[in-house]
Amino acid sequence: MSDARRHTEQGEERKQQLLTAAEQLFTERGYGATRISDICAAAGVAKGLFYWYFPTKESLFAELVRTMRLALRRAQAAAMQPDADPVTRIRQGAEASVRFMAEHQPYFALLDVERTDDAMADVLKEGSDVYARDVRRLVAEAQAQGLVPDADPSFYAVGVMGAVSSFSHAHRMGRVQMPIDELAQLVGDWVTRALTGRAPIPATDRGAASLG
Amino acid sequence: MSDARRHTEQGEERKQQLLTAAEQLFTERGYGATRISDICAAAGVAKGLFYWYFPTKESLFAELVRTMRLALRRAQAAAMQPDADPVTRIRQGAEASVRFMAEHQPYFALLDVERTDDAMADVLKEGSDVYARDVRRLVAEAQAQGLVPDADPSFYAVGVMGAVSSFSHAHRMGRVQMPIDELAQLVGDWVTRALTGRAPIPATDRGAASLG
Amino acid sequence: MSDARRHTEQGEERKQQLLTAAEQLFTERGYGATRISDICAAAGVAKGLFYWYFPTKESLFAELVRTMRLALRRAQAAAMQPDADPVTRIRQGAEASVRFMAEHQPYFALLDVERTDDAMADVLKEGSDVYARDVRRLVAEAQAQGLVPDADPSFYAVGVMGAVSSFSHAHRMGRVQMPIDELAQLVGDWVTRALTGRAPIPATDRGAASLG
Amino acid sequence: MSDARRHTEQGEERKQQLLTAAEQLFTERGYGATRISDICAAAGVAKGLFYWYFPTKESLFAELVRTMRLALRRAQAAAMQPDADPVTRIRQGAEASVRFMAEHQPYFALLDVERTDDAMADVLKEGSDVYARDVRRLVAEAQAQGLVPDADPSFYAVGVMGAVSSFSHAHRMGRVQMPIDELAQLVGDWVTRALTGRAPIPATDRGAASLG
DNA sequence: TATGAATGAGTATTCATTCAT
DNA sequence: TATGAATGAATACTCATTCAT
Repeated sequence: MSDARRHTEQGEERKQQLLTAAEQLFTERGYGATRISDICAAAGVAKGLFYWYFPTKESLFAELVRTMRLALRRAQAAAMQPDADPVTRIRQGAEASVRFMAEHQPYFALLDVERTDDAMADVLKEGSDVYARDVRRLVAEAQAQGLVPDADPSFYAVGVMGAVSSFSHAHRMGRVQMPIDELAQLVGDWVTRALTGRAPIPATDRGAASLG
Repeated sequence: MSDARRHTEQGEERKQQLLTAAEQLFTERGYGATRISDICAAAGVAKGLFYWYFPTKESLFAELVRTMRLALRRAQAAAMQPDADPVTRIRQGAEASVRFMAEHQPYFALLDVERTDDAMADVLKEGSDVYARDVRRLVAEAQAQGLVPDADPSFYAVGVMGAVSSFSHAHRMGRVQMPIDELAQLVGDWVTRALTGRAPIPATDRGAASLG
Repeated sequence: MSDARRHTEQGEERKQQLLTAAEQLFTERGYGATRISDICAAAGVAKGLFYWYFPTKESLFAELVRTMRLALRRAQAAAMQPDADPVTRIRQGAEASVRFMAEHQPYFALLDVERTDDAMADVLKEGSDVYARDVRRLVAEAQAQGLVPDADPSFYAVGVMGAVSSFSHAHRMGRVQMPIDELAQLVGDWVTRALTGRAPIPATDRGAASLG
Repeated sequence: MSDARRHTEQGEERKQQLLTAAEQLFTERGYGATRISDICAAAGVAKGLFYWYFPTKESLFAELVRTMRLALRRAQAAAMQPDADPVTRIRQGAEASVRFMAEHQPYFALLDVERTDDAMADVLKEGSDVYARDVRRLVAEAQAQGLVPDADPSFYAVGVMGAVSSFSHAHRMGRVQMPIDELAQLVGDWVTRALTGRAPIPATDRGAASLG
């Protein structure tokens, strides 16, 4: 970011305060219904200061989204064991995603934003592509090994990601209520079955096996 | 609806013109970005007339949503054979939903609306409940027959509905590209496998069996 | 103007009210210092109505300027006798301009606006060109008759127009104080001498001559 | 100026940097459209520093204007030969002004500023008065000698100064294009003719005569 | 029914200026 | 001197909704 302002330590702190306040308010009231003045009031600073740290309201939103996405990618990457079979890796990624989304509910609630704005839509789209590509690649690998039916790998990638976000969203909304560990495992099972048509190996065994 | 205004024949036509124009514009630009004056301009009437037919902008939106939902329910109901086993019925409902959503893409694109607005959220939620209840009931039935793993039926209902909408959305966005019949069948397979952990019976056999 | 709104008679009246109020306020406080809300308040209408009649603040200004310019052109054209010699015609145009500007001081005070804005600058420039061309042509004609020294006609055109606006501006500002008739004649004399290097024929004689 | 801050050598340098940057930007974008932060950025200093050197934005502008005006006065004074006749002296002053303005175009472009602001108007007016007084005095002298028609000397002073600035402005804008020497002489001729109604003595002869 | 006019609350953004360090 | 941070007043423009005719 060549045009990013350099901030002092104190400045970075203020910026964080604004981001935190914004996240909170966006979550509670939604993006559109949150005024910049609200954010500043919540952060305890004057309205003008907002523009010292962010050029526009949208840019703050984008920063929030990018931060979160990066963390999600890290969580997914950390969960996927390099030497596991592709279906297992997909499962691991899916479970990690569900866990991450649950832990960061407020962040993800953010994304239920009207996609009208082109700039906004771009921000929201840009990041999912990396994960989508990974999943597609793993699906193809699994198909080569006869683990997943032959069909457009994109289809299965959409299925996996759609499942993760549907379940997470439902959990967030209270439509399914259960401990997060249970949810993650159920989603993992769901995805595995949907991909392979076979009941997955029970989690305990899996754990033992993959560590052995 | 007792409070619904009675309109002359010409009036109903005007109303339809407004609905059609709105559907088009909402789809193209989103709900928030479509002004009432745009709708009226597109329909070729003066702005004031809008309020003769709809009390608010939201109410027009609600009417659009309800109309569509009713039709979807009908399509689902028509597709689910009363005497089929519960998993098959779920599958039939899912396939019908995918088909319906594909045929009425614009309607469904509408639903990608900021969910923040409470009134809006209500409109959007109210309708999915009927189908959700049905699916939940069918899941429970299937679980009783040992076809689906034991877990909160709500979880599976969410899974089914999430799959339908994820795939439909991806199809709408061009992220999966295939003939609608193929898509519907793949989704049916996906849902069946996810629920039962078993590869579904090939479509041709199914067709023969269920008709026989 | 294809995109011009059609207004009812009452609408046109309102528009005029806004224009009048704006002219008044622009004159008193300047363009930049006049808020749209001031204009509306002065016209006794709600702020939003402004935008029913004008797309922007600038556009109202442009309309004001164009109106005035058209009138000035008419005054100039009416004053220049077709069969008079070129220098006389220039003089007649200059005198008419001075008179017109004096009568419409408020209008012309408007033009002392910061030229920063490109759009604004265009509006201000576009109109003077017609008159400039006319004057240039008359100068060339006069040069052909040996009445004006040989040099770039543009130079003399600038001189004439500059004189008119300098004297008018000074008069407006109170730096020269005299009856408008006297001012107009003095300017006419000034311009004539500057062009020809000859003392002009006294006004009374001129009148008689040109009519005879 | 008793209230002028004393600056170190480095301080004076900084101040000059700011003045130079401001002059440049004012010329390019106009006074209103130039932000203090722009000036500081162009000068490569932090925004806060501006106020170490200037109490307000306006004061910087005033300083710029005064500097220029002083130099102009000097140029005019140097050009006007004490023993020449009044019309010649006016002519000499006018020619010197044209030359000076051409050499310092950016400075003078500055003056096309919205005159609305009272404080600004004062700054702009205050200085022209000295020259105006001088010209007025010379005109009166010339009238006493029968060289210039009898009329309010202020009128002729306005005429002279208006001519200088109109031609300079037109030259700046590219509306008259010629070498500066030629322009200066033409303006001198124009003014002389306008004042006296007589073709001026050719320049070469004049030069010889006045020096003799 | 239908129109054009009218309303007015609501909000992102700018920028000169001040301040703490 | 010099910096980055902080302030807050000021304002054009939008748009759902209402109204007179």
